[in-house]
Amino acid sequence: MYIRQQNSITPEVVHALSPLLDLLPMEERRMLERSAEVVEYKRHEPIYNEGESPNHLYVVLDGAVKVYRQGVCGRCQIMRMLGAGSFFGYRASLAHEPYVTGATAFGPATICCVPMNLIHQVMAKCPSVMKFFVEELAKDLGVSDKRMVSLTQKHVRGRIAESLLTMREVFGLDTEGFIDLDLTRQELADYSNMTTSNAIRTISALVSENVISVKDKRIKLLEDELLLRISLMG
Amino acid sequence: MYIRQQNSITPEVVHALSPLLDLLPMEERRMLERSAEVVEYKRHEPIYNEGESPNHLYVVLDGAVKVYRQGVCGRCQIMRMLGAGSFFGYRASLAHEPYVTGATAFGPATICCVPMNLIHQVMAKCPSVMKFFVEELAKDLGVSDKRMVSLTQKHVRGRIAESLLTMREVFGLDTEGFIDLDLTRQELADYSNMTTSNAIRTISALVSENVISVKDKRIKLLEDELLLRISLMG
DNA sequence: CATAAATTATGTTCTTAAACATAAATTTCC
DNA sequence: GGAAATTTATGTTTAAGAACATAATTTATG
Repeated sequence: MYIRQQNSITPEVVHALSPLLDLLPMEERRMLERSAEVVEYKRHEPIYNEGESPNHLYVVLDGAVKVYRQGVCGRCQIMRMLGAGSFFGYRASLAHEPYVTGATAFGPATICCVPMNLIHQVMAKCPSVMKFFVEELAKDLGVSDKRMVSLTQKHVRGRIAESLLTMREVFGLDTEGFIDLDLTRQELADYSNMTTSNAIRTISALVSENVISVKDKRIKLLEDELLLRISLMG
Repeated sequence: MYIRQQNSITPEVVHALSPLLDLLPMEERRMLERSAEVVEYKRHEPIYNEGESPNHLYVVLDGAVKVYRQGVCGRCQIMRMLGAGSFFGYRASLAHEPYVTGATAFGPATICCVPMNLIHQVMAKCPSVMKFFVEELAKDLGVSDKRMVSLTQKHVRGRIAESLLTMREVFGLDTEGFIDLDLTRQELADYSNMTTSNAIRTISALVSENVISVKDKRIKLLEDELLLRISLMG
């Protein structure tokens, strides 16, 4: 973790924060811009940990982030994957409770941090900011409800298919048409609630069936509708 | 479903709505009280359905409510159980999307309904009301994150134990010390992500081990710490 | 009240996915 | 550069829980 010392507020930062900044009157806007920090995280570096007390709102500027929870016997469940532009880490603070999840950089990532006490402050002043968080939380809860049923009811194949479609949605494609994210089979397993072997096997099978293709740590989706069908069937 | 025609706003209604009403200036308070309706639902009667567009905020006045989602092949997953005083049905409206869940009365239930457009209106006027929903949503999302891992990682026994402890938390005890809720094994199964047979078998086992006892459709928890240990172990 | 439907109970079989094992290939890092 | 660790790959065994079957009991309903 390396905190950029100066010139934190580049145009990119302003752009990433714009969903919030655009809602603020000039004074608050300046305040928020001044206290925003940009931090570089290395691959697998934790951003915050389960049980800690939440002090920051985070925004992904570049790279990818996973939010996960340690379950039975330390088994990791990746709850969400976040790409550039995503806000995270604020829920626990808004609920006035410690983090129930941890967050880690997938690969090298650039993250913008804003102190939560400042967020609480501007929320109190600007109803539109509060509304922003109401909508974020309400949407996330809907996604969570759907995901709960997917993870508990779908079979391994269906869960992998759903994960792949979600990942493409979140991270988009690179220049060669692969999902723009490097992840290991283990991480795919942790996201899809299965063992690493099952993730490996299922990916291998889908490759040999020409439903997807793999190159290095990247995956390309070849048969969209088929994947969707696999995902829906369970 | 029977809408109480007059004298809707009894002291009980005011009390149930007080977490909201107490945040309002007199004018808005009167407005909300005037448009609140009290509805009686019969056992298993739907309150709202998956896919519908959300128009009301609901508050449980008396009885119990289940919020569920149809999954693969129509299999039902009960997402939440709600007792007296709980607010529900507002999330989808706040996210500007159709319901992803449905809600049904467990037994005969008295529910207070408030039009969501009115809620949006008072939210715009009273930041404290918005804050109320921010906190509700943020807490629910934390609960949801924890539950996700429980449902996916714990074994049948652990899931039943957790369900029982949660149900006691939510519904409390009747005069004889039983959890104050009548539910079928099927509903317990739908809540705990398992087949009905497995719920029946597990409950039978726990009864014969004197960890719980059963009378009619009610359950009493006899060995708290043991249940907690079973729940945590998975 | 009587019949139908739902619920509880329990036994048996079968399938999915976990657990375990081993090895090759790749990556990390001193 | 080379040892250690991680990741990918694949085969085998095992166990948890679903699926199926049957029946007794309770509850709902015309």
